Amino acid sequence: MKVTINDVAAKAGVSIKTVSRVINNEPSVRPVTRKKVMDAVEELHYHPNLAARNLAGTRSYTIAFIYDNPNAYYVIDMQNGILEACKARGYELLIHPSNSKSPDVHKELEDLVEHSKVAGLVLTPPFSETAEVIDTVRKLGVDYVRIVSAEAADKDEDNCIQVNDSSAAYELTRHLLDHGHKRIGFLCGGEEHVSTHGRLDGYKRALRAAGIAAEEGLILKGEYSFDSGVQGAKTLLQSTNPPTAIFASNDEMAAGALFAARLMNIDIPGQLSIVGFEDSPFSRQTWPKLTTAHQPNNEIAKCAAALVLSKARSKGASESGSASKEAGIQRSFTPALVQRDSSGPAPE
Amino acid sequence: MKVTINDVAAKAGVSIKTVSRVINNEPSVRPVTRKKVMDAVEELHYHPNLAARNLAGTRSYTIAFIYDNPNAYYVIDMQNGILEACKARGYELLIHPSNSKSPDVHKELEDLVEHSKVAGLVLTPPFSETAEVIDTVRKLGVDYVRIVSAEAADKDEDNCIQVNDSSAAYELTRHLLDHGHKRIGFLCGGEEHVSTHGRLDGYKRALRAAGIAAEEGLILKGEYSFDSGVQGAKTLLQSTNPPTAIFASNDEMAAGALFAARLMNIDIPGQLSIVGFEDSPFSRQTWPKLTTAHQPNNEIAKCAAALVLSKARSKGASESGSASKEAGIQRSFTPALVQRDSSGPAPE
DNA sequence: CAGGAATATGACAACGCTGTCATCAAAAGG
DNA sequence: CCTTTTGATGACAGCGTTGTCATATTCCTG
Repeated sequence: MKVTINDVAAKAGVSIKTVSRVINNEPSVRPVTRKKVMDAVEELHYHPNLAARNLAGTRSYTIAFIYDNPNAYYVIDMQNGILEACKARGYELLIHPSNSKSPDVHKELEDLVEHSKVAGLVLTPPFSETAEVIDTVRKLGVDYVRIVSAEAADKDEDNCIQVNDSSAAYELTRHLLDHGHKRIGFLCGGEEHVSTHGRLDGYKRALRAAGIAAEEGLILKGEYSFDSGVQGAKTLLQSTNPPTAIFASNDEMAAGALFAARLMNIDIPGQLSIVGFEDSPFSRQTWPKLTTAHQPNNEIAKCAAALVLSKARSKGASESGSASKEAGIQRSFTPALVQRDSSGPAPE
Repeated sequence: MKVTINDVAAKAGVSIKTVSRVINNEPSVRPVTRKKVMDAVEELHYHPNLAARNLAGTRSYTIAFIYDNPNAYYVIDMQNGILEACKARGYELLIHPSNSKSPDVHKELEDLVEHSKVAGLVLTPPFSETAEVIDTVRKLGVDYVRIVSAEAADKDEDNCIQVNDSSAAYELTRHLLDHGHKRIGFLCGGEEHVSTHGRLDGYKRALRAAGIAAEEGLILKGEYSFDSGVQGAKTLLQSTNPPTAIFASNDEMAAGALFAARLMNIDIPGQLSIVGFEDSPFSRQTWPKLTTAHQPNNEIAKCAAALVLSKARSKGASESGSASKEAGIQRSFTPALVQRDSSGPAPE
């Protein structure tokens, strides 16, 4: 019923060791032999048994996905991307939700690596941006990839998949400027997120490039939540000289801003333009639908996973040179403008 | 470094087989011996190696979570609940997102069971409510638990965790009736979901119990989406004799309804009450916040997982009697009313 | 208190794979 | 053409558990 390496070996007329060599891409196998084995594998629909591999080998066929994020859409997208990458390479995924503020994180990570014997870690914010966490991971000597805002990659590019918040925010701001907006309000996300700073930076740069001075009164602190968006927009719109456009740091805040504007009977986008960030399903659940920047979380995660896996595999195998610069894996992403209905020309 | 069963055996002064017996709760171990072993396990912080167990034993220590649901919050909640249950019992979780409409589901399930050797399946809607899928699963002879609307459990209660949509909807409707509403609109979710029918049923029963005839014109077909909520509410509110309250079949629709009402300058809850269903984060991202029914997805999932695990374990072990009626696992849940700000007394 | 039935425990062979090391064949060198 | 080197292949021993079956111990019963 269940086909094992023995069956393949028998069918191919070689020893099980040779089959093992072939499926692990080890050198020293003649092309003819390799072909014979591959054919047998194909015919029998052979899949190596993960448990046996984990047990026998020194390397592991499991990676872990660590997250602590209230945004379920984000997590699911990431997870699916990682899952795809794992499936494609015959790896297993260990899902590990955790609390980044808990003092146990370090012990948890240690357990994960020592006891569960994982080959690599995919870290998302806030873990990926927490120096202590990264330190712990490094000390453990396990492969890892951090998904981070480009600003946070400092000196660790080899282990990072970067999201260029600043550039995307620049583009989004340009979009508003191009539509004639001169006074653009900016609602910041939480201070603790690196992305918050990147997005603000992009906004400021775009303004500067357009020869417009950033006005402190138009930049409001906040956090990545609906309520924060509502409050921020209210403050902005009730000021003596309100902006004609609002850049909310994520879609959820933008939805809040939209809501606040509606309450004040302000027409969107007629009297006020609003843009969000991320292109979460959220941005399609508002009315009008949000103009935003599309962050391809699924793709990002897929690359992150592919990267850890390539690290793990190169280490396990022939230690052949600089596999760290694995080709074909995109390392940097810039969310692109998605123009929908919440933004338009400045009034008058 | 890594502590194995041998270390425990040595420390306890018994054979590894005896240690195995203890950790697997097998009979025929003297209490004294059992204690000795337990102590050693404790002291050494021994955890059995999953890979070895999977390889050696006939039973498996992995269960799978199958889902196909656009609602990320739902999935994450479920997943976390299952994960907790697994961790508590030393099981592993295989995450399997899938497309319920794809013709490959059956093959996928087969693969999962045959090749990945999973011990059990946790099925959520729509899988849990699709006769063909359940058939396939049954034929495969693998343990499973379906999370379903109570109406869909027919004759399979042993393998179901039921969510009592009808009762919850009844309560929600009662809430509106108690506030003096006599004309209550109802926005249905998608026909294909069993929950849609349960919720409608609860609504109708409550009306009947209050001696109010259900008016066909107040019941609108739709689907579980924001847009559908917007459309439904518009239709209802623009009719010649609009209702004073709207029961939306889930929070997303309720958010849409809220939005539509706002557009029409209708005060919530002053002129119109709106209730949702599920208590997703969504219901707190609207303004005013939604009155809804709290569906404890995390808890539900935890119970579902606990149930499959108890099935799998009883089967593997001494086959001792009716473990199917495992005690202590809640089998039925009725979402409870959560009163927030979108509902109030009927106008006048 | 012998004799047999339970009960408790251990020795040892799997499980399916990888790692190590030995062997064998082909290519290279003199 | 023989020796050396290198490449290709296989035999075999684990990895940490569980399952099977044999053995040792305890408990009854007459």
